[in-house]
Amino acid sequence: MRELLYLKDDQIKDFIEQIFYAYRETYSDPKKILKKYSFGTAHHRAIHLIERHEGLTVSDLLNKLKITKQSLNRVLRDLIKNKTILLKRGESDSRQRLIFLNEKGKKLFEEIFLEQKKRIYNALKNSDSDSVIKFKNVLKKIINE
Amino acid sequence: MRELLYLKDDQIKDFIEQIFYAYRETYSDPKKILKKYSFGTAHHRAIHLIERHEGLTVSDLLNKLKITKQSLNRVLRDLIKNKTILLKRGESDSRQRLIFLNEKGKKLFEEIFLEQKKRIYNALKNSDSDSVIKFKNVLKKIINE
DNA sequence: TAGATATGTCAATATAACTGACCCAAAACA
DNA sequence: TGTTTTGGGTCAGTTATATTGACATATCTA
Repeated sequence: MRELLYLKDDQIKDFIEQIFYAYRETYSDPKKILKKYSFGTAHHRAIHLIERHEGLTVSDLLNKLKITKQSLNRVLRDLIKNKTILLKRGESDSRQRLIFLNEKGKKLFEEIFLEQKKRIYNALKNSDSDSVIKFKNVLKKIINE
Repeated sequence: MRELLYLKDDQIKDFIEQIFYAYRETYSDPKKILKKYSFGTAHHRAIHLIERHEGLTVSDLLNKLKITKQSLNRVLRDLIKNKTILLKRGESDSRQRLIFLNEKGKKLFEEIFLEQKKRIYNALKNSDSDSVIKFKNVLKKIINE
């Protein structure tokens, strides 16, 4: 069987390059806003995941970020000091800390998201729904290898 | 007009999360290989772009990476010292330095790419060609905002 | 020839990650 | 019940990658 065109190395190399650009641009957009709060992209990623998965545990967050707990701890300390997030003891397991955005954190998230949203929104707006579905499916396959 | 489902905020937030995972995983895969050569992801990105755009100038590379020339210089110095790349003076403009992979660099690139390719290859293999085309188009729109 | 451009470099600093060694409290297990 | 494991926190030191700002040099262009 002939090698399929879309499995050619050049196509794959292009995707590797494009995924880099897509990530970089998507996470660059809100940097000015973050700087106002003396936060960086590390804080942004944590805030984003907490908003998407309210009440997740520290170890849930570690598994999503795939960084060490020492690294995460710096970020969480900053976010707690700034009153962006709060931790609650787990009910069934009181060793756990469940992480939530508080009011200030929700507002900050909205401010960041408004800025970051534009790029994705415009890209999807100019695509049909079938493209968006297929984009999502391929992206998912890349993540789950 | 009703807001289209695929333009809903939750969908956009999901994409922002997934783009992060896709980037991180794609660039994590070859880290063990890079470490053998005492290189990191910064070197990897440079090598990748040089392979894709042989003979590009330092300023071309800066524009693609969007880092400062001081940052890039550390990386290029390492790559030159290691004999992974070589610089040639520009013919029409001898101020320019055109960047090429030499034999060692090409072999290193292949070793890195072989590792990194798997993830993308498997994702595309399990997708039909229409999905791949549409994935590419949406990705391009995200990059070009 | 004067100014702009392409590149290189020194020095200091910031950000985000790492390794390794511990600690405590609570849960799970034997 | 006592022991081990788990979830979380912390100290200290280091590494990787980026930044800002100031200059230096050679070459191109008007």
